[in-house]
Amino acid sequence: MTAFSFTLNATDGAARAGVIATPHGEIATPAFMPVGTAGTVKAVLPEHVRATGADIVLGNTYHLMLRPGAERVASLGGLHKFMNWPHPILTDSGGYQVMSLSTLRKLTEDGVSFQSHIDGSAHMLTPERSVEIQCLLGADIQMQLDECPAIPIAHDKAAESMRLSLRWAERSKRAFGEYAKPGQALFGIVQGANYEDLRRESLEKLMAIGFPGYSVGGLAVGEGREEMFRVLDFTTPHMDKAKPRYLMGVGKPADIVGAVARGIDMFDCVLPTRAGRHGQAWTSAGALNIKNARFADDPEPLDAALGCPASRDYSKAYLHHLFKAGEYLGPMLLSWHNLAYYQSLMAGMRAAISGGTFNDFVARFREESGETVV
RNA sequence: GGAGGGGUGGGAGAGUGGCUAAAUCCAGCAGACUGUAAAUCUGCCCGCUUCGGCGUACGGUGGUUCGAAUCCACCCCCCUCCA
Repeated sequence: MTAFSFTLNATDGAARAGVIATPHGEIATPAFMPVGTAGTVKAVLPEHVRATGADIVLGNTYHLMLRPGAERVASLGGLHKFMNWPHPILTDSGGYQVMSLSTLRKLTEDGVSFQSHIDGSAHMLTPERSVEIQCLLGADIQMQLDECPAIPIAHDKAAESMRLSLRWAERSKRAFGEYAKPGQALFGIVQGANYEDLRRESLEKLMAIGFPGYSVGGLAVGEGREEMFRVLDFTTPHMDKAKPRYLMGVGKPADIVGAVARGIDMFDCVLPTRAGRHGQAWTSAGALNIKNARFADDPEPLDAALGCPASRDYSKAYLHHLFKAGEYLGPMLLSWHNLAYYQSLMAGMRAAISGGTFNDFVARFREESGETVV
């Protein structure tokens, strides 16, 4: 069984390139991890996800515990086998659902009680139960249960929330020691909203507890790109250089490029798949909405240079038609394409960091995409 | 020829005196989506507009009324049944 490890191979400014080893394989960083909440990267076959260059996908504790149930997945051989993804899997703890399902949950020191959004049944998620579920699923990388408050939030509320997440971090680590199999890893999550003192306190105490990787949570929750980068600017320089740094839930291509420039190694985001299902595609020439009337007669593919079948073998006119006709294939192809674009972006950054040309990469990205990278 | 029913905004289809530039759905045109309650949601959708309004509008014409898509008369067109 391969032990969890992180090897830093190259740096260029604050940007880093490396490799994470897990029991189910290696992850080249900076990495983008497609989100497969309910045991599927929505509308994309696992082999296609893999072919885009993804080394790892996400699963979700809250969603999988409700349906089909963690014990059931375990008895069927674990999540890797269940979803036909033999490569690394990272699971979120359910912490995000503390925010996104805030109308359906109650927060206490012990944990979070949810009313299921599916059938209304009552469920309790404690730091211990969340880790137990993630171990039952067999996740290679697991997340502590945390509270992910939206920004803006008052300083005292943010401090209180962050300290609750810290106490949960300790309990999560203790439970992980009880349930985990060799090679699995549990990450701590830095909170503190957009307050420098709180982010520093959160980080120092997490590092004192000691984790094999650290996440930056509670960003991309309403604060805007500039503010998010400002928080990273006073957070990442103090993070353990020997450990992977994971910016949770981010983001748009320009967010990711800017965060890599600030020393982040791992990302996940629903955008390439969700927006893909809704008609938005990212290409090297920027973002577009395939539903727009201007594509009705466009014979060009989305981005032939990517080499992904979805990006190369179908005209924008055809994709436009599929969306206007409400055909399933439209969302499938656009999700697939977006994942390919994201992975191409990550591969480009890894190569640039290794070659010492990351600044040139950023300049080219800015010019081609028309995006602002602060 | 006789009897009955009906003509509303791109389509379907509510509305039967003022609360109606006219419900709702579809189509159309845009936008949003960031550790997924999302194949979802939002806005626009007669013309002009300084976004407060102004103009025109419910088959046609005329009328009743303070006021008509709504009531009356005639005309045009469509559907069903009977001869």
